[in-house]
Amino acid sequence: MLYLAAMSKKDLKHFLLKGQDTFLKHLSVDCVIFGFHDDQLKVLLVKWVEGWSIPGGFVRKDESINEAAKRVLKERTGLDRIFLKQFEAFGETGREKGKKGFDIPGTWKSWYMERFVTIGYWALVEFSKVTPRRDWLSEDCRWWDINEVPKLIFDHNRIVTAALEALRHNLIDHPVGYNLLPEKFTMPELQSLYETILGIKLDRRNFQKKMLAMDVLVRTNERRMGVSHKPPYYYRFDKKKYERAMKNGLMRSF
Amino acid sequence: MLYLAAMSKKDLKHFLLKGQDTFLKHLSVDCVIFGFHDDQLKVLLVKWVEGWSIPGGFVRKDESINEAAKRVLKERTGLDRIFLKQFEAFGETGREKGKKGFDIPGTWKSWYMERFVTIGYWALVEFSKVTPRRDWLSEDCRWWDINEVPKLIFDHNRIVTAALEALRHNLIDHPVGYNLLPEKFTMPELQSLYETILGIKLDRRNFQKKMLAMDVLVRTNERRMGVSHKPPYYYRFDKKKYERAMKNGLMRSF
DNA sequence: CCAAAAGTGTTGCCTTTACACCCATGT
DNA sequence: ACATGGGTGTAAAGGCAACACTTTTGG
Repeated sequence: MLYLAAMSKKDLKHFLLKGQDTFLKHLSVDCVIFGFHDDQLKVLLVKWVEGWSIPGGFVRKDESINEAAKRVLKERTGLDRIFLKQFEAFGETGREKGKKGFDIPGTWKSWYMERFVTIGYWALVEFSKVTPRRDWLSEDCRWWDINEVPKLIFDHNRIVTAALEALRHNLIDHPVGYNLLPEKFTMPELQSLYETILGIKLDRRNFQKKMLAMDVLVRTNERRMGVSHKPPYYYRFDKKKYERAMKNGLMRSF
Repeated sequence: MLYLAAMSKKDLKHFLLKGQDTFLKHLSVDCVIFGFHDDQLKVLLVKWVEGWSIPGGFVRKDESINEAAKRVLKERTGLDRIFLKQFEAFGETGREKGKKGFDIPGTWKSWYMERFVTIGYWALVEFSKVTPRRDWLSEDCRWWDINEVPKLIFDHNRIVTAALEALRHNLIDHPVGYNLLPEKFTMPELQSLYETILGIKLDRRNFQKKMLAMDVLVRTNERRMGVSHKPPYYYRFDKKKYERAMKNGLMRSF
């Protein structure tokens, strides 16, 4: 919700009073950023004085909403070219319950204090490549296990839930993993990712068959050694085939 | 895009100059309203001086975006309680190419002339229950065959395409028809609806089995008479079961 | 040699598809 | 009677789930 990254304190007042010259009023973007680590699905959250929230920002007058979302992601994760998908706009009237202003004279009727409709995005990022970035205004920025997300400000808990829902639905007919896993990964790792997102256990052997049938994976000759059992092969995604599958989906019955 | 229904000419200037006191700036809702008639999928379009568009409107400061969309639908179709679903927000910077102001002094820098992000909805309505309503500003309002939609203003052609896509996708795991067909309908009619939306032919017998397996239909004792062949039964939706199926979806593999 | 877990294959069920046969109506 | 299109059934095919067996490592 807040576009306040990399802003100096003296700029804040200007932002509150003049922000509507730069940004579209009443409109924000919020990103539910998913990562995968230690067999756990994670979301990146930011802490403000008011509490934890999902990272978000405002839409500049000269950028599209998608560009705004990309910018927010870049600011928070340092990552470019990540997988990003719009999933829902949230526009209830009372959605920002508890919103607080800043203790700066003349700013209590700032554009920032007005009602906002936010456009929700979910993003998939490679956990290890991200260094969560707080800024001077936010107190903290870190990963949270999806099952341990705290009470968030406004309607952000609902947004996270809806994003997870959207991600799961996407998973049904689109391959997932390109953006969540390192370049090389083993089949058990990929399976763990799927199980974590879907929240169910899958059969090891059938999973492998289904994945290979999707025709988006390439098996390398390398294997993960150092484990006291038969070493698994490393796989990587075939970018071309992966993207084709992402586009077309894997349409089912009818 | 335009919330100008039922507005008198002298109100127009006030709307252009003071509309931002009532509505959220930069934000609109647009509805792709689908109907079904003569074995054809139809969309409701509105004609302005600038050309044809999908019906839309602005968001009042005291209403949610969903309420705004419902209001627009009510204004255009007279219908309440219709099936309405948000599917995508459109926020490219140049999306309103060709937007024209009104020939009223002092209104050329109206809030209305600024950039808008629009939230797209699709709706299903029962064709026969709708009386398309034009107002004094719009020149016309009528149904168009989905395959014969003319060049629309702004990016509305893209919005229609995306809406159809969303409707088709929805069709895959949700029953459709409750809002598109009259209360009683025959199986061939329902099939025709599905074929029209999906744009493919389906096997008559397998379609019937699949539909009945969904467990949302009830067969009545009545049959459509007056045709020179075996008369088909009338069916109706079981509201409770239908809504359960809509909610849960008919989740598939994994 | 054993435990652990990965790779590969097979079986059977269940869903989907393709198609045949009969039925009821208007002309 | 016949043309037309609806209602019902059934057999083949294909996809998916359940499960067995083999393989390869570290200890």
